[in-house]
Amino acid sequence: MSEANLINDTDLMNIADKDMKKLVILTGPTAVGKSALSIALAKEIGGEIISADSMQVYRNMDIGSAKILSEEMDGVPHHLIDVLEPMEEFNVVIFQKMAKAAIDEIRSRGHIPILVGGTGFYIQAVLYDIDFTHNDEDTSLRTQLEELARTQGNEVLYEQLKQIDPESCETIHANNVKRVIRAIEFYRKTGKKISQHNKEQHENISPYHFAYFVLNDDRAKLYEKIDRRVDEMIEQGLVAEVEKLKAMGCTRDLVSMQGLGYKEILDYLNGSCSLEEAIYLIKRDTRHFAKRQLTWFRREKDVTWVDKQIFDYNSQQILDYMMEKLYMKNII
RNA sequence: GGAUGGAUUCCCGAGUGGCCAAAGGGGACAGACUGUAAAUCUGCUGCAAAUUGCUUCGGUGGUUCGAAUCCACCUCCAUCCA
Repeated sequence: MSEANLINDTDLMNIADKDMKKLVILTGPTAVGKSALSIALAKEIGGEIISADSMQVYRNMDIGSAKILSEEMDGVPHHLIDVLEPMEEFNVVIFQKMAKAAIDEIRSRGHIPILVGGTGFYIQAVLYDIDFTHNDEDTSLRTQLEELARTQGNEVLYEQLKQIDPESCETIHANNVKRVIRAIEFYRKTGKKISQHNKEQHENISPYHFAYFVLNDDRAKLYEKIDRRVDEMIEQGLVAEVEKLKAMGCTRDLVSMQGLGYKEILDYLNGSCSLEEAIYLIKRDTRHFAKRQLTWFRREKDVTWVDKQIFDYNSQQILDYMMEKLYMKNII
C-alpha cells in the first residue's frame, strides 16, 4: 500500500522533465470543427500540428476523410497527413512511432506540438506512451484463429482464451472476435496475459506536461452537421475519389478502405447497394462513430471539455478560454 | 357512391381470444476498448412506489371470466369499380 506513495528516481526525473515536454491535445467528435480551431490555436501559441487521424494519413483520400486543405493550413506546419499510400498498413503502433518522432522534431524547433484529431486510442497511445513493442509483424496466427472462429464458432475460440487468461474473459465479450484473437495472440507471443499487460499500462503516468481539450457541441446540432457534411462530400465528388482508388487497386480489406465513406461507396461501386443506401449508411455510421468518440473521451482522465454551445459558438471566446487554461497549466 | 385491403409501442414490421408491454429489424440512448480503433463488440428502449402494479395496439361501443386479436358503427389511408 505505502509503496504507491514512494517517489523513486525515475519519477523525479519525469517530474523534472515535464516542464520541457509540453503537449497540447485538441480532439472531439467528427465534424465538430477541430481543424479550424486548431489553426487559430497553433498560430496563437506558436505550435505545429500533428494529425491524430487514422484516415488523413493516406494520400488520395481527401474528400472522404475531410482532410484539411493546404490553403486552410494558413502556414501552420502539419505532420502525419498524406504520408502513406492507401495500400499501406497503418495502426496504433505505427502512429505512435511517427507521432513521437514528430513531437521530437517540433520540440527541437522550439515549437509546441499540438495533437489534433478524433482517434482517441491513438491519442492515448502517445499521451501515456503505451508499450506496444511486445510482438512482431507476423500475422499468421491471427489468420489461423480467425479461421477457427469462422468454422467452429466464437465460443470455441473464447474457450481457448478462458484457458489461458480468464481475467480477460471478464471484460472481453465472446462475440468480440477481434479482441479475443488479440488476447490469445498476445499470450502466445509473449507468454504474458494481456489482462496483466493492460493493467500495468493503465497505470502509466504521462511523460508529457499536457492539456487535453475535447471540443463538443449539442448532440442534435452535431448530427445535423454530420448529415450535411456527408451531402457536401458527395457534391465534392466522393464517388469519383473512391472510383479512382478502386482503379488503383484498393479493395475493402485494406485498412484505408475501412474508413467511413470509403467502404460504403466501394460497396455501391461494386453493385451491392444503391447510392442512396450508401449515403444513408455513411450518415448513420458517422453519427454512431461520433457517439463512440464521445464515450471514449468521457472516460479519459484529465480532460478539459470545451462546449461550443456554452461559448455561444464564438470562436474567439473559445480560443480565449483555451489560452487561459494553457496559461494556468503553465504550458504557455 | 360501391368493392377490397389496411391502421400495432420513435420508425418499419410480426402477432388473429389467455403463455402479449407485444417477435424481429432500424433509429435513439448508454457502455467496453492498451497492434485492424472511421475498426470491433455489448447493453438498453411504455410508465411507476418495479420479481409487482398501471396505461398502450386508429376512435367509440359491444361479445367474453379474459380482446391487439371477435362483432357493430365511425375516422383516416391504399388500390380497384363507377
